[in-house]
Amino acid sequence: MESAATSTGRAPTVGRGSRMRAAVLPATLTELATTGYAGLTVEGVAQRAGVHKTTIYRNWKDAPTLVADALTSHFATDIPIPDTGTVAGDLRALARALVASVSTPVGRALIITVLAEAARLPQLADVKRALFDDRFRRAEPVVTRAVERGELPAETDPAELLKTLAAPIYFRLVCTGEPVDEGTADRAAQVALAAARARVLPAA
Amino acid sequence: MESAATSTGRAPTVGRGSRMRAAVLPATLTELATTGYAGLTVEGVAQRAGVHKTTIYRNWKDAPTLVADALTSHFATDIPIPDTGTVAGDLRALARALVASVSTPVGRALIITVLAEAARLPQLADVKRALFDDRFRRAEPVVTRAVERGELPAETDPAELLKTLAAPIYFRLVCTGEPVDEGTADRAAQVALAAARARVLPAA
DNA sequence: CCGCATTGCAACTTGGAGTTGCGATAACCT
DNA sequence: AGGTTATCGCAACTCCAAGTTGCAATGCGG
Repeated sequence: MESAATSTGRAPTVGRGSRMRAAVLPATLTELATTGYAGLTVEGVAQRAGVHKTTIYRNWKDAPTLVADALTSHFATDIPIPDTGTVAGDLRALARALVASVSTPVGRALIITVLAEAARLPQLADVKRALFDDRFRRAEPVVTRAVERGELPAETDPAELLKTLAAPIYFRLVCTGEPVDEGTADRAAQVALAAARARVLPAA
Repeated sequence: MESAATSTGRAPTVGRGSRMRAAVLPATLTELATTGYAGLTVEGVAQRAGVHKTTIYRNWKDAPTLVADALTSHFATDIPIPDTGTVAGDLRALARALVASVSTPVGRALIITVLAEAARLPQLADVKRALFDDRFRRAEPVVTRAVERGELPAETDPAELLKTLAAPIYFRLVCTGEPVDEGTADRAAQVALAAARARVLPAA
């Protein structure tokens, strides 16, 4: 029993199941981006994927698990970590990459789905946590390098600086709903840099 | 024909309907704060309010409209606008008041509900927009006074500064899920102030 | 090319949303 | 106070999507 891996199990890379996944997960993302999570239907995903509803329920515990799996596969390719030689350049590149990832209609819809539904779907809360944890962990060298170069105060808290960088972008995305563009990114970078230099982002 | 006001109509302040509203709206907020929007049931709200399900459907178009109405009534008492004499003091007071409003379990649950469900419920999107528009509009004098006193550069954009102030708080609330306390508020105030003084928050 | 796991399919249960008709009742007006 | 009218309680109903189950068909791996 329990022959197939549901949700958390690693995906098979060969055989019939892999083709099934290769059809269902993109179909799920497309449905998410078009109808939104509210309008998403397992039936609809199945039809778009050219697969039967039952097959989906046999491979994923339920709809939230399916959506979490699809989103995880989408966020697998994360934003690149820059190394331009200066903090200003690195922070600007980071912010611009973040903005770019939420500037396409699909990318924007998917991140908003994660943030919105994480409040009630534990599976998406896990996706969200993994997403931010991973990004902050990977981006940390940008700050430590800057400190080593003497561009930033030694007591600067990397995580705090990165949060200050990301916060305005997500704030516009989630709270005010304003358009997010490169100007937003560049301003966020300048604000974060000014804050760090003013020594208001010290490690605890 | 259309005798009663549904949803957007102003609430009657006397008669049977007012007692009904006075029972249903708080019951809705309680249900929201305990079971969350996902687990919220019109049936459940009706029972908690000691009212019949049909009555709710006769007074509100549907569940989202009911929730929007309840949330609007909750956010009616907004955060106070300080006037301490200095920008530093005003910004700190603003940030602390904002933090306080999301520090109670109920307040936190309700604002998260608004932000999360606004992505798919137009009624809550309206609540969200009204909430932020109103707050930024009311808080603007804090910045204009600071500019008049010469504490901030004349080209400082009030809205931009206030967004910079609020962003880190909402970012923690929505994205990282970290606890939000007075330290968060004070740091947000310092960051916003440093940014304004570094002249990176100019009006367009 | 054969056995077994996986898929397709249809029919089913469950549960909440929202609706309707009717009898009961409380509010308002004279 | 008394009659009119709007509102509420109640029960029964439709609708729709979630998730389940038994069985037949089919494609994959050895």
